[in-house]
Amino acid sequence: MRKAPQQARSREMVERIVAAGRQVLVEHGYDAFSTNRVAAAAGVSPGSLYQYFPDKGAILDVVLDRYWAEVADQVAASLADRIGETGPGMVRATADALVGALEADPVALQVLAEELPLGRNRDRRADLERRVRDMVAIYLAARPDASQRPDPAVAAWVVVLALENLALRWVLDQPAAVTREALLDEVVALVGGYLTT
Amino acid sequence: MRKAPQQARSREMVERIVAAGRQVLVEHGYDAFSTNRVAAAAGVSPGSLYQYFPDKGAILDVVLDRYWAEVADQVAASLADRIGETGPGMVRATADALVGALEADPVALQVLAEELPLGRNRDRRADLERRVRDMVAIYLAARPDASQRPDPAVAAWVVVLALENLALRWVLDQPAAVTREALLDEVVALVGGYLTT
DNA sequence: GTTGAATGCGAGCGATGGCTCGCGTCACGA
DNA sequence: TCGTGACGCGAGCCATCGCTCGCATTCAAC
Repeated sequence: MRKAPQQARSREMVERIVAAGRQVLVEHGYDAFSTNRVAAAAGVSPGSLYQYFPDKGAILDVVLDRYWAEVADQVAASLADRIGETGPGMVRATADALVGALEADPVALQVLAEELPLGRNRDRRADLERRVRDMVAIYLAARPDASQRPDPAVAAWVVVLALENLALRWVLDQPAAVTREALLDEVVALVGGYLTT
Repeated sequence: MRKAPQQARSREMVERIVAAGRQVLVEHGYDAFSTNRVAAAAGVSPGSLYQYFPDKGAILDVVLDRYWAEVADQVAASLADRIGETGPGMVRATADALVGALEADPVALQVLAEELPLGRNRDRRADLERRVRDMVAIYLAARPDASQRPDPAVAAWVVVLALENLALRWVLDQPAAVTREALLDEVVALVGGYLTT
């Protein structure tokens, strides 16, 4: 951010710009995401926009940060709520939370995940993964099962990636052959089968 | 393609353009992928380029088609080679083939998969998935295990997506905690555990 | 050799869009 | 009330880039 907004009206403007950025993205796609368009949608002049954002990418960054933070928060909250719970229940709840978070605004997901270069989401998805993985690793390391096969760190990596991508692709592709409940069942079976092998 | 090249020299030119397209992409990234740059890299004038390609996207399409077809062919070949084989061996071989194909040109993968909008790869990855999924579904439907739990169609979807994304992310991220062998082991455990639950 | 089609060239058009700059307006402390 | 700095404006600069068009060159059939 080029300059910190000090007065209330400028803080509001920054908010309006970020909101407009997301709106343009969702309603008109990434191609329409030009600084002039975002400024217009925010009811602000291009010049004003550049008083607080160094460049176009900075606006996109804020939009993406907020989106993925929202998703990660929902999943982390669901996970934190069930610290003591049994394995399958936790897996199902986590998958449910993730799918729910992604379903909240499918159009936003479609634009952010499919029209944007994947690299733009990389760090933010990595954060989401790390947050979940850390909690999973703790759970795995603490399980009574002394065999510790597979290695907790590796297992957490596998489980989180599989879960994330299954949820993501299910929401994006809505495959007719797989209902929401079936997805959750299969994720539980997949993770459960893996960890008890 | 706007016009079919008839003489040998024009066919060579089309080849040079496609090769230059991939080269520019790999060496300078998607941002540098302009028609003028590709034409220059191919030693061809922009005007010539447009005699055979309707627009910039068409060049990219050919590059992507070839890349993913190559990957899909390698995986499909590996799968076809082991029609009769036992489950775990087939899973391991398939994962190995996919990882190998993706590892062949990691920089290309990085650019094509991370700098390009995901949507550009969508159909081609869907093809790869479908080809593998169909073979997996056949195998699953034929297994003696009468329970048929999980549903073969759903199971194939789950297995193929999990496998694909694990392989993709492993090649792209090269996580220090997971060696290549560990990846293959875990994939086998994941799929095996899932199908015998 | 001649001729017509296929090929190839490259300067540059037209549009887009990120970003700036000079000027007017508003908020707020004194 | 007044002055100063924060704020906001928007016309437009400027670089980029996709793409075209008129012309030169090469090929192949006769």
